[in-house]
Amino acid sequence: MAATIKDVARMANLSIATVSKYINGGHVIDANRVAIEEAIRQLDYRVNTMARGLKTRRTKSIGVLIPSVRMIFCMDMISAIEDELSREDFSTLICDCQGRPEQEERKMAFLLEKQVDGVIMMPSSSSSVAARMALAAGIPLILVDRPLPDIAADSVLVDNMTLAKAATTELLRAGHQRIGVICGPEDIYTTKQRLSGYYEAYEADNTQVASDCISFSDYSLEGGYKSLEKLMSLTEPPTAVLATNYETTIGAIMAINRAGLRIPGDLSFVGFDGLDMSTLIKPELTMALQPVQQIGEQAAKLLLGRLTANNKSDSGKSSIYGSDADMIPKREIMLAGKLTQGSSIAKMKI
Amino acid sequence: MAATIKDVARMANLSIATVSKYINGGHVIDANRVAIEEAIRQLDYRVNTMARGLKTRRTKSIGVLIPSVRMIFCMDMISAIEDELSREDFSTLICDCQGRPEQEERKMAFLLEKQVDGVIMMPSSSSSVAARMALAAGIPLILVDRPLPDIAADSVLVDNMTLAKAATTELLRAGHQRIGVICGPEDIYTTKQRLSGYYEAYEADNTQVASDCISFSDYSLEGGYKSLEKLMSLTEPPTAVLATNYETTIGAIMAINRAGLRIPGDLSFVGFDGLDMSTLIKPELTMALQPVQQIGEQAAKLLLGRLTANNKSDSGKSSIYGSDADMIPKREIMLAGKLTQGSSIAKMKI
DNA sequence: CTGAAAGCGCTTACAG
DNA sequence: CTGAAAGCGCTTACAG
Repeated sequence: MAATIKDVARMANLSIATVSKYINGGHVIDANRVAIEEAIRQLDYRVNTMARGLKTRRTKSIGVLIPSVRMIFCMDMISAIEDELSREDFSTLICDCQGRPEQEERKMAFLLEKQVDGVIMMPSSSSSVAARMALAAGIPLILVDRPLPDIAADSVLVDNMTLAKAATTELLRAGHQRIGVICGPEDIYTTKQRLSGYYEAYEADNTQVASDCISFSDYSLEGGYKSLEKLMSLTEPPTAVLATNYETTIGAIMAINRAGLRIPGDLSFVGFDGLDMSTLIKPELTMALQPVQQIGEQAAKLLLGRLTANNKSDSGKSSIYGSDADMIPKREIMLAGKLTQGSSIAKMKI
Repeated sequence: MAATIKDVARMANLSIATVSKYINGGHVIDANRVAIEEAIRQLDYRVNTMARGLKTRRTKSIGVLIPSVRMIFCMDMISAIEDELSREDFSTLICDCQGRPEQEERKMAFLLEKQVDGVIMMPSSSSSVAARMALAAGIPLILVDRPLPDIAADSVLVDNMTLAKAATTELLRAGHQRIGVICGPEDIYTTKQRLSGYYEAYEADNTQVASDCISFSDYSLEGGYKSLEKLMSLTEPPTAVLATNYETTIGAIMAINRAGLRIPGDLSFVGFDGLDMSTLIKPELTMALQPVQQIGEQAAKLLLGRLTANNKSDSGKSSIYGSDADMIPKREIMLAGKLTQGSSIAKMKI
């Protein structure tokens, strides 16, 4: 049988109120502190999180809802979120939709059932039903990677447009005109943003976009492989290719190698999100990097901030407008990516 | 303010005991059932998991402790575990050691602090300290992928030896004598097992192992790439290569393509755990597949089984030998892998 | 089948 | 700084 605060109080010859105060960071006189600490040690006492939660109305757990666990981007982000949250003693419940967007509502329902204190969500589609569920439950919601129409929630996004534009511009400057781009699914936010960047670069350069060089994929390794093959089988293949996520970058490189093409001799190439590949691929790739770690960190911090705000408002008088937290304007954090300088881009003779 | 069981009882004109009984699957007369259901619907009532947990002494959450979130094997397994557990309304707390085995104890402490009902653990090293912590806390522990010395816990393992032996035998039968093998870290269980299988195949074939063809890696994409390069730069390179996990398989293929080698013309190849690559790589690879999904499923089921056993013993009289669950003999589930038939192995003329 | 009551292990005003 | 007491929202014998 695990020890309770009662046992500790008895052993320390104090009331449970005093022990509780100590546990929660309050001041007790030194002699008592020592006695409590000793009792806790001897009894191997741990706070019962459920009893505490019943009083505080907090589970100290947060839900993370993502499209799939099989995307490096998601996992790296989650790792950062978990790290940040566990520092504040929050646990992380991860739910993935296993690539099936229609699972999203079911998974959100599960998280709400589990009474998480907040949710960090990377939307699986443009449906905002799941997001609304969180909002209706009255808990803070943070959107990452993709915003949602009509959902007023804090969000952490990457400036994909500028990042893709920079990558494309780099290629255009080297004299490439037909630049293949391996995109994600056509209707997804990041795809649109990255493609916009691609277009903008062309426009700024006063060059005509070769629309047959735009290839959509499912953001998978396989998808990248196939897109690359398709691009290179055009009657007039591109002289450069830009992949737009980690998996398609790997897939494209596999296909490039497979086809016996050399980078940058036969084909210039810009990858995406594959920092760990830099030591591996020769020559070193020029790559567009998202600050994945930072995304997770910021999302966790935003959420923690909302929870603190909620706490404060609870102990104060409640406003007729809802909790104070609701009154903090929604924040949209837009993070900048960066382009590494590799040597995978060949200058074209014009 | 969320509705409580009291509100439901009031609205349904019943006692909370009756409502509680209904909620927990007990029988109530039809008219009352209808009234309760209606009240629950109208109030959007949800059971407060903490109040319930305080009584039942169960959090209905389980911890999963893995070495790193950046291994496809881990993620696929977790996805299966989560799926299985959520069916029984258990939530899954995932902790990864971020590749640093020394984090394992800290993460286990976190899970225990959160009072998970059980832990599924894939050991990060041969240290059994973390495992002992779970045992000391009196909760069921399931080991997956790797056993631990002196830890009597249920485990779910794959028969790696037989699987690697089958793969190597296939290569030997095709007439290959110098078979490169890309292993994981030298001191890890799966590495040892897979390497044993490799040796056994040679022994059964009465062939001398070419020990310079054995290359250890860190099981990463980069590691696979480098191992392949190293093997092919031997004065007498292998004529066939066997990779022993997903990441090294991808890395090796990248290096093979990069070197302009053809499979199986220039090099025969057997991959590991990359079912999703089969449609991608041409020719189709011969691959050694672990039943990843099944591993997760079995682990979850074993754990659920232990929890049920614990439940029963709690309501009965407790044995002087501890709970009944302790008396169920430890189970070791050994799953078989399988070898796919691809066309990535060339027959050697002898 | 139903209900009154105790109690799970905490936190939190409120006195002192 | 410390303690007595109420109460968070449930479940669970125990009567009826």
